[in-house]
Amino acid sequence: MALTREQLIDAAVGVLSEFGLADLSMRRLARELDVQVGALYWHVKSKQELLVDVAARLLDAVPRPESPTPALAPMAIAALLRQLRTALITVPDSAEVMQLAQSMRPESLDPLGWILDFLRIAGVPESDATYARHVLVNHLLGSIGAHQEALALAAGTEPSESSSDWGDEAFDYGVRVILRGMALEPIAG
Amino acid sequence: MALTREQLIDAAVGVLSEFGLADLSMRRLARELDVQVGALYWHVKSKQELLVDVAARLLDAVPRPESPTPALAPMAIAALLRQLRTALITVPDSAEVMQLAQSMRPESLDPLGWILDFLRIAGVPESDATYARHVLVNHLLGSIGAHQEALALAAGTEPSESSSDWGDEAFDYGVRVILRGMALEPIAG
DNA sequence: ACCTGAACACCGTTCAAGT
DNA sequence: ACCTGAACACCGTTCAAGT
Repeated sequence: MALTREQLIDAAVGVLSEFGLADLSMRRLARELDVQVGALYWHVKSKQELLVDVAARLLDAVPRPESPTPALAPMAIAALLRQLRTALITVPDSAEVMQLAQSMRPESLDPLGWILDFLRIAGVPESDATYARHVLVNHLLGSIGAHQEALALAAGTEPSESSSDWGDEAFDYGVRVILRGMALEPIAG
Repeated sequence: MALTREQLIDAAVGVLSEFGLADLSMRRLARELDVQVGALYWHVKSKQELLVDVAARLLDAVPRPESPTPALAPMAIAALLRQLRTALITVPDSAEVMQLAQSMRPESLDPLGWILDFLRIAGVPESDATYARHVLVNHLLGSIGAHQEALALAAGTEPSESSSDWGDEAFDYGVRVILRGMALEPIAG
């Protein structure tokens, strides 16, 4: 039975999740799927295009939240960011993949657009909203990247378990700071 | 006359600045320096190690500022971030290289440590200071990365000149938001 | 429509051997 | 001390030709 694009994306997500971006090569995917390398290029135009689809797939785990009221919007933003972090934090190099996708085809990453929607609902002036979204997304991807690179280095050393909560705390601190700086105070801590 | 490590770093900075990370290969550097590839590995342990030195070299353009008074510290932080941005924004893929260096050998990036110093001077509680530094550095590198990827894509399209000021404005907005969120108000806008 | 086989033009790293 | 020559084990992409 013929290979499908979906199977190719699945395989790519699998290799990324288990082994990271360095091991995610077209040749390896071909081996995994029992086809020749060239076959993959009938289903995707390039490796980059495949990675954009991988990024979108990673965010499928995040369901669209109900539209919040203005008063609840700051909390909804914080909650959405937490969910995005949870979806990405366990996948090695996910921050890098997301960055690529965001620059190549941002419209394929719906959940990042919801942040913009919620900022508007919260009352952030239209002129600031896109900037504000960038600050939040930079923080999201930056923290994930730093956390994962720390893990990667720690893998060489002894596995000092404490590395997981450090990232959580740092991430939440940043979200609180940024929202406060926009004069958006989440109601619940 | 023998090749030196400094010459190797210089050549790497040159290729990065002119052609970007994708063209920065050990083999290309060897060609540029008129030696065989293997020769490079007498001067550096790996390409990664070389990139860490490249990152440090990029920050050499940023001089250590005078230690500010507490009242002036927020402004000093904002000024330092602007200088860092200026040093990196013209070098393609500099954000990626900095991220690597930061995870592999953060102590080689002195200017990023100064941010922490100034945050303490400004009165940020010791428990928050490292988190705060991360938020600012994530914003710095995130904005640079986004700006450069936008440029790289625009290179394929028509060169719509307006892309340069967009990044500036977005960056400054983010810095203001973050400092405000930490209750640090810069005195001058 | 979907895939194979084979090629093209590359990579980073290692290492015996040379000077 | 510093470098060459050559190899090892890879890459992404293209494309005529097959079914």
